Amino acid sequence: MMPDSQIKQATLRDVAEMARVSYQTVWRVVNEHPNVAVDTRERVLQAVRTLDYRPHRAAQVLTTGRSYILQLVIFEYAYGDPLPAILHWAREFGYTMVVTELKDATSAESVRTLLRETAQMIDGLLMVMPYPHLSYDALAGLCQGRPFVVVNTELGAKMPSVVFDQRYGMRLAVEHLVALGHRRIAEISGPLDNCDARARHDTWIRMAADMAGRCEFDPSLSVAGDFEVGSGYSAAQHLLATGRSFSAVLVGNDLMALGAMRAFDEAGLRIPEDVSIVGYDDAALSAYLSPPLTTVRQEFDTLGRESVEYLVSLIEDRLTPIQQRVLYPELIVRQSTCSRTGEHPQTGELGRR
Amino acid sequence: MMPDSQIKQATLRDVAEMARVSYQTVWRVVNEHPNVAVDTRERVLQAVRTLDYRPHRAAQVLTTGRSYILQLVIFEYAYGDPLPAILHWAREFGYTMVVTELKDATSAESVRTLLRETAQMIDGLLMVMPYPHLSYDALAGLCQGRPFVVVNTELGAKMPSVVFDQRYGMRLAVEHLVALGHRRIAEISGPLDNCDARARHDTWIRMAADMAGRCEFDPSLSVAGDFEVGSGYSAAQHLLATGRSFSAVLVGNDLMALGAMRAFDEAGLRIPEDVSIVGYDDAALSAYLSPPLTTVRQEFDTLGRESVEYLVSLIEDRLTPIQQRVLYPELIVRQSTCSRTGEHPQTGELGRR
DNA sequence: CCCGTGGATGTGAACCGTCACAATAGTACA
DNA sequence: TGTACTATTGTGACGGTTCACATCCACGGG
Repeated sequence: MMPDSQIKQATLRDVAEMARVSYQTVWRVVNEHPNVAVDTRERVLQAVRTLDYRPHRAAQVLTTGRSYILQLVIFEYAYGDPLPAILHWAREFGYTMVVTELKDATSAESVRTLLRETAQMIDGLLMVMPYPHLSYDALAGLCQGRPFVVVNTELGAKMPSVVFDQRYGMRLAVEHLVALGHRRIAEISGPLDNCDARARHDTWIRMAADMAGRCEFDPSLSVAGDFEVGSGYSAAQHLLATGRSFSAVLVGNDLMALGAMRAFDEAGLRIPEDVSIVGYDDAALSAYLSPPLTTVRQEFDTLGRESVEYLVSLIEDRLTPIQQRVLYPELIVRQSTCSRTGEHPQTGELGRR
Repeated sequence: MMPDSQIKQATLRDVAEMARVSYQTVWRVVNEHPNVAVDTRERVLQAVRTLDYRPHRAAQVLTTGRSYILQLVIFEYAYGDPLPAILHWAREFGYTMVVTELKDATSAESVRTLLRETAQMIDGLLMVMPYPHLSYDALAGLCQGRPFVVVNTELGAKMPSVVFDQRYGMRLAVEHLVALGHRRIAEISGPLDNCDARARHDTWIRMAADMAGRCEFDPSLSVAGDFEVGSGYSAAQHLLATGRSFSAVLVGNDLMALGAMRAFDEAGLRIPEDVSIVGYDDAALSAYLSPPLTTVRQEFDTLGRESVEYLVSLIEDRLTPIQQRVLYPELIVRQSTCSRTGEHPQTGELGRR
């Protein structure tokens, strides 16, 4: 059994009674308004302490319309990455965070359902929705005019958003491989309806076209995974099964890179001598893989801070313009990439079933 | 600029006016009470739809005292693991979740601060606090009599809680290694003020004592990490630096196991031939390490479901008894462990700096 | 002595649902 | 025709905070 089931919270009026003043005076003291006599203030504060008075948030929300609660909407993939940073910065800015997961981010209906539940309670929304199926107006409608910031959407999208420049990140990765002499480069991308994955994929194709001769894009050496370890593993196996040769792989994130490394390892290929691998994200574990993974770092802490900061400024100051804040990733070179020596046994000979 | 800044939400009274009935009738329709004439009901529902009426949650909280919001308090370590499951099940049970991180879980003061902010808004708390410094009464006091469930605390703790039996899990791991013939077993534990880490560590010591002769506990081969990859790496290096021989390592979680594997790899030791490794958790990536990691699986989805289910039953039905629900982990044997052949080069010869 | 000024404090209404109770209409049955 | 009862609908107060406004008092200047 629970003990003394509900402890009755003291109210403004309770404190007023105890301090022998009106509730308004108590309110003034609590909200630090001027024009309260020092001895009255003391008496009130005393009462506040003994009764352990705290303003009732729900009542405050009801009258002021402000809850200091934000809602984070995340799509299942995007999990671990930006969440800790967002949580941390929300707290730092004085907000608490409701976290909701969205199963089907592509349908406006599921978003609507999600918002129904909490809508009147929250001051603004942060949406990690890498599936840009909803226009600004659609989102604004769903959010009932509440401020929102989209995290990780298309570069150039006309909405309040904070994004990494995926084209830039991919360029770093490709240039790195090309500089090492790699020509036949395979790709294990994320799901192509994910805008990040798409942007990187498209960038890779465009770069290959632009650098014709120095490297090439082979459609049969481009597989899409789902950002999970297992899909990296099977994608790598699939690449090997094609029998086509490649000396390096661009992988959509570090988790899939880990899976791919395992597959190559099982196939007897050495990394980086036989296959160079570039990951994406720079997860905590990437520095400790064997070999440590060359990857494109996305600074999720910055992403979290920028997103929250932007959202809060939209909430508190209506003058903030709609804009897209762009962050730039960084290439972290470790030991999973090396120059293509050409004399090593390459995939294509070994990889044949 | 944000567009038409705030969209005015329709209230019960607005709907009533439109449907030409009293707000009470609207309320009855919305809350599906009987005794409303069919045509009235239709008229009201029509008005509800055209005005897109939704009850104001804050007002509901104010009058009913129920918010259908739960608060999750997590200590930084315990991150990724139980969170997705808890989120999912909370939603499943009709609750939304406020997620708050706690920097210093050992001080009652920091908990109090955290709760102040949201206290009157939430129906109950879920605390992932593997630092059992607070008694049931202390916690109940902090929670102001609101129901709470502790996730991952000490086995046998007298509070509403859901835990894995860490002793059982560790026993599985140790028995596995002993059955494979390992005698000198090293340990990379989690931080020993963490009750999970502590329970496993203590179990290991007790088992070694009980099985005297068949395996042994060597204090200098027991290092505490912090559950992060990097600490597994340096702990493994430390083990090697002792110059003492060991043929297997019990690691506090899979992430540290990954770090340790890297360290052994760098030192030229093969896994499992030279060192067998047992992890803990069965993280998503563990099956894809090279070699795939033998580990003790904790079913976090079950943990999440049980925790939320328990909390909800405490909230909705005051008769639920205070109890501890115990879940049992499971040994997953993969390829990072093998029988000790004795003829292989063991650590101690190779490991010397 | 009166008025203006400003500090100190109090009153009433509003926010939006909820709930206990009141009121009205309508039917059934004696 | 009246009573009992039900189905349907309405009224009033309340929850705890906020805010605009009202009141009271004292003090200084004229």
